Amino acid sequence: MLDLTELEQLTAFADMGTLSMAAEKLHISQPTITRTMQHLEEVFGVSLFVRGKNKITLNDTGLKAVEQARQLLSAADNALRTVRAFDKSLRTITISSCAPAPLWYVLPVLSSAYPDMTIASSIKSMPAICEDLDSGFCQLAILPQNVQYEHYVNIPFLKENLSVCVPASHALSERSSVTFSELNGFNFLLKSEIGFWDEMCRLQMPASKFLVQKDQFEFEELVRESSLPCFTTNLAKDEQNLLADRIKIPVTDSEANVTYYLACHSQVRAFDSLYFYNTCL
Amino acid sequence: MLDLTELEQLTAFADMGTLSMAAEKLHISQPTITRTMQHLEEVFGVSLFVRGKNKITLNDTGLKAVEQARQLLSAADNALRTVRAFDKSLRTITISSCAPAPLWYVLPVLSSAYPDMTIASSIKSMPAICEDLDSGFCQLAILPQNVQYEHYVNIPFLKENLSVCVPASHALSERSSVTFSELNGFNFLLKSEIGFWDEMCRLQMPASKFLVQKDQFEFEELVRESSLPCFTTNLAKDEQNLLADRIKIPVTDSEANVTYYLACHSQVRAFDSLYFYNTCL
DNA sequence: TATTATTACGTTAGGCGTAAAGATT
DNA sequence: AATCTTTACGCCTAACGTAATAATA
Repeated sequence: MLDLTELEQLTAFADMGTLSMAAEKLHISQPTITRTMQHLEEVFGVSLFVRGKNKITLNDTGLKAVEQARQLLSAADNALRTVRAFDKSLRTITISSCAPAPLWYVLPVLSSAYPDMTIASSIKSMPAICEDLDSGFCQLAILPQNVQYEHYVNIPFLKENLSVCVPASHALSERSSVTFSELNGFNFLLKSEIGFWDEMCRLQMPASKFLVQKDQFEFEELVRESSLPCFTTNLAKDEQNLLADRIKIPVTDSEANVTYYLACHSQVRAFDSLYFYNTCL
Repeated sequence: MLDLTELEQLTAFADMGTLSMAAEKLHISQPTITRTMQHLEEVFGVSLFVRGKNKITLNDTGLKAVEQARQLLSAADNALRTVRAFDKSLRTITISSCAPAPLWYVLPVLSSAYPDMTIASSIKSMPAICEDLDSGFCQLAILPQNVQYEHYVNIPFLKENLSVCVPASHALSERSSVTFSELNGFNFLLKSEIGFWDEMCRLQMPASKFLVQKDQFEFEELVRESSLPCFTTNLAKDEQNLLADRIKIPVTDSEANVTYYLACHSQVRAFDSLYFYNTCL
């Protein structure tokens, strides 16, 4: 039977060129390598080297053996990582969401319901989320529409309604509601990492420019110190009362009033979805 | 680092269901298996079993590990066989021929030129021979026509001329030559394992039937005791003087007078081809 | 009672490193 | 002289089997 540590010594020799350097690389003695190479020839049952008086080289068969050894070592490494990843996946609930707001509700519920599980969440584009569901990378997905997938449970969850926030001095400040087409052309302050909202804004208001702020503090400072309109939703928590001085005007387009859906593998975590449905609402 | 013998014990356990039976299967003691399973969990860094007081079972991760172990073990086995096969291929000259006659000339020359090499020859269909050349399965091919392959040396070798052998009483016995179309409709005795000749006869004489004899003795007996026509060529050696009583009439079709070509990888064994060219002719 | 897993324990084989030898540049 | 491979030698670990333990069906 092949021994992977022996194969590792073989590839080290192939990499280094001499037994001594291979030994040094692997922090073992030269005689050990010599013995291992002899033993490998026994195991393979073929000659792998051409031996000079104080020089040893791989022959053609040896090169073939090195090639096989490399493949086998990488396969072994893969096997190890595969099993570890699988084990971790059993102790991890992974959630892919199209937007941050639903996570604010889902994550606390999940982590208290599964205190010994790792909860991993990330915000992704919708195609990526669908792929995560398909591949099984995530067990739970949050989508802004009812994507009818076979074999997936898909139930409505939260509703999020977009409003634009303008200073009192703004042209639209007297309006009780607006549409995207009326907003199109204005420039807006936008936070980064808002999921599908970013893409939707660019789609619905192609004539507008969006000043995306990655840093929360800088974003808030700009909201305070500029008259540029920004957005909020019914789910946003404005603890700083940042938007106290601004007028909030609901956007009436259907695209601005989304219903989030929880999607998950049928059966497996369907009860979770129902649980959220009851707990969060 | 994973140890393949440990993985083998793991799969044995998965196959057998209990550690004791796995130990029995592998001819080792139960404590060894117990220790190995514990060690495997250390190496993988994950739990692989659910343990009762006197019962142990694979958990989900364990099943995954078994799956990986099986793949790895078979990969290791493949690696071993690949290297051995490669080594053997270095000590073997493999020849694929479309007909037996050229081999009678090539094989003795080859084995005396390479006394320490194994000479392996087989008679195959032409597509199979071309595939053997492409895949490198054979180093030397003998084809009945000049197949122009890139990167292959291809030189003319022997000529073989077909004659039909009929008893003196036969309708054609006075002819000095015949064509396939004249022979078409007669039934013939044929030896098996004559390579492309078999297929060619059926192609050129579709109205004929061929009584193919696998056994040499039975074939000879039928030639002697029947008046059915058979075939011979200029290369055939009739040591028994089997055909002494028969009239040999050359077949004039170009398909019945073939030139064999030696094909091989350019450079590698081109000199062999030239050697045959000079030695055999 | 028979079977199974695990722990304890003693033995031994084999693997490793040090040292030395032989050989090449 | 320096480098490299291989052999010789001695130590010591670590792997194995036997025996014992505990628990189950």
